[in-house]
Amino acid sequence: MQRCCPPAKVVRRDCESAAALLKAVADPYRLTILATLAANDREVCVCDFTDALPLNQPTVSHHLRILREAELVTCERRGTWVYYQLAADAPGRLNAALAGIFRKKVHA
Amino acid sequence: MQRCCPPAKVVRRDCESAAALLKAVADPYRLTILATLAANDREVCVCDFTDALPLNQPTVSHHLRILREAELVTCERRGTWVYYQLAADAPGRLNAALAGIFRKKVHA
DNA sequence: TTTGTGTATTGACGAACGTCGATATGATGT
DNA sequence: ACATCATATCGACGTTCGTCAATACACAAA
Repeated sequence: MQRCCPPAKVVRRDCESAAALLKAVADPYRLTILATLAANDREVCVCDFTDALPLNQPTVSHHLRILREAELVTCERRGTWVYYQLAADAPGRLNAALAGIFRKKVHA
Repeated sequence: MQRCCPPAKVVRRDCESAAALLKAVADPYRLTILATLAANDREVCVCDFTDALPLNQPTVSHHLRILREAELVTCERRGTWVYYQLAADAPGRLNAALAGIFRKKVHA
């Protein structure tokens, strides 16, 4: 029986951080939040999300926390309200994560 | 007490499919597989993955299935071996999913 | 200080996920 | 036919995830 093929070199790149970043956005409601922040192009009050999304307030807060910990959004409290904003480099970091995966090998 | 802000319009776009696509790639080993397919720029035998990844064969097969069902890779059996290839539109579909989220609203 | 309002955190629950051993499938060689 | 090898599927297990009720926290107004 012949060998299957010239053996391919499996990439040994660090995909952990890219996977973590992508996991943070791999949820429909978190994508909705990000899209809202991008579409409005300004900070958005948490109450707008709790009003519009079919989720209870703690769940909205949970999704916002995940985006915050991934540093895809920033937030600022003013009085009773908290305003979320898209991190300036959020689209760039996500694009870079994908680009890092799909870039073809630079042959020596 | 004043209102928090001019109410922001929460995006009502369909984020389900984008989230499903992103979820398919939000795993370090699946990213490694995709990066390997991209770097080699040709089909890769399953055995190369089972050899190189610190996973048992059924687990590798499981990850390949998820990528296959997301139509990010295609596969072809030749004899005993099965060869996986990056779907031509895989990077494009992922970039488009992100772009769909971050595009600013086109104001009427 | 007390009362009320908006947001965050905690704890619990079911569902989905990643992993693996066992087994099935599909193809090759004897 | 039978044995062998590569890959896929199945079933079970522990872990992580999304969700919510209850509660805590932060701030504002009275």
